[in-house]
Amino acid sequence: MSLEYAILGFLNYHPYTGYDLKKIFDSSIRHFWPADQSQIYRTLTRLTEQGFAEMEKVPQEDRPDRKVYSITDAGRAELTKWLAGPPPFGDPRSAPLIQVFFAGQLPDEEILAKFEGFTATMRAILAQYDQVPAQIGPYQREIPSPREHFFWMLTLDNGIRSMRASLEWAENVIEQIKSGKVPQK
Amino acid sequence: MSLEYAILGFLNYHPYTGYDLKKIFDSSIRHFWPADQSQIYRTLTRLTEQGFAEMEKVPQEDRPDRKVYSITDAGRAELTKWLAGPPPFGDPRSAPLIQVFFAGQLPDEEILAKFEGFTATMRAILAQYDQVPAQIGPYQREIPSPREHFFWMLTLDNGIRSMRASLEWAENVIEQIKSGKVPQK
DNA sequence: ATATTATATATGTTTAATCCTATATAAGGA
DNA sequence: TCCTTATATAGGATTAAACATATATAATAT
Repeated sequence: MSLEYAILGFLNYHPYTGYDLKKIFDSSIRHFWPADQSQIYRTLTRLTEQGFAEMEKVPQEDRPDRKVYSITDAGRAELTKWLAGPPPFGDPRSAPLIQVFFAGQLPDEEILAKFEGFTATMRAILAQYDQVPAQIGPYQREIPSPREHFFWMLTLDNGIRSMRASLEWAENVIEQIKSGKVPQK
Repeated sequence: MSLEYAILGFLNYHPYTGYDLKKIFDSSIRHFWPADQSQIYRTLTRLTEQGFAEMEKVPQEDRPDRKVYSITDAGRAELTKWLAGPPPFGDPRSAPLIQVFFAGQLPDEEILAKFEGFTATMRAILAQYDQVPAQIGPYQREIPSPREHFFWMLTLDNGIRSMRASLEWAENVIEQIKSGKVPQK
């Protein structure tokens, strides 16, 4: 399970609580691996049971005790094995492509509107991506080293390039529609 | 749920059995929406309960009776509403990008090997995509009209462009690694 | 004065997807 | 002869993810 490795990856920087991790996820890898709060807590429990993480209770007044998780040697070994291992390419499910596949069942004007909806959504996502570097600055509190920052930016670059490619595709489709290249039934 | 709409989309061409649909999925939309046999059968049952499909038993000797499903008017309305509706963009989970995000935790030689693994896998997928049109020919038995074929090819084009963009990204990363642009800790 | 946000964890439920096995027979290949 | 493939459907079990709610208090904003 990928979430396990993502959590181990962060714990390998520094010990964190589930609450910390949720915030870190939301400000970093959410774009390609969002995680639910409950899922993070349950995964931390599982990692501890498997011996890949250890938990230390830090008592607090007023609030629930913090449960700070650290990576173990076994956890580090497991993480390194996975990181160096084969690329975990899986099926990249895309619901929008289902709409495209069956779009011929719509009249031509609606098809055009559909693809214009695609481009609008994609441009909005690209605009968001463009703001990410400004939001996090050259360094971020939790991920401070230039080396880590470099790889973070690589994931962003991948997102931007993929989205641009899809946007160009959709724009090309729009041109084809407008120039009457869509076959009739 | 997207699978429901994919099945309705095919039933809107022609009535099919679950067995037919499994074969059709595997030869067409599997690249962006794979479906398990058991899932297809269960979804057909659900669509029938919801009134979006009807089932007709066709008795056979020697083999289990064929259960042929047809789309209903309500199903057609539901499908059209979804097709014309908002683009169902969701979170595009990518496990390989988790490896990239934490790749700084590996030594530089292993990082290079990792990205070379990425490009090899991507090139293999692209080689597969390139063969799809030859496999299915200009027309295919189940999806025979040029209009449907056109949109099928659009989904393929999207897959090829996205994969090429990611491949170019990975090649660019390899160059950066080789020219010593990866910051040290 | 009231409502929201931040801190912190826990658990119940549901959905979607995957994996696996079962049933039954015919035809074709090793 | 035996094994695999094709035809056809069914359902149990498990996992991953999403959704929802609960507990408890302090600080801040409206």
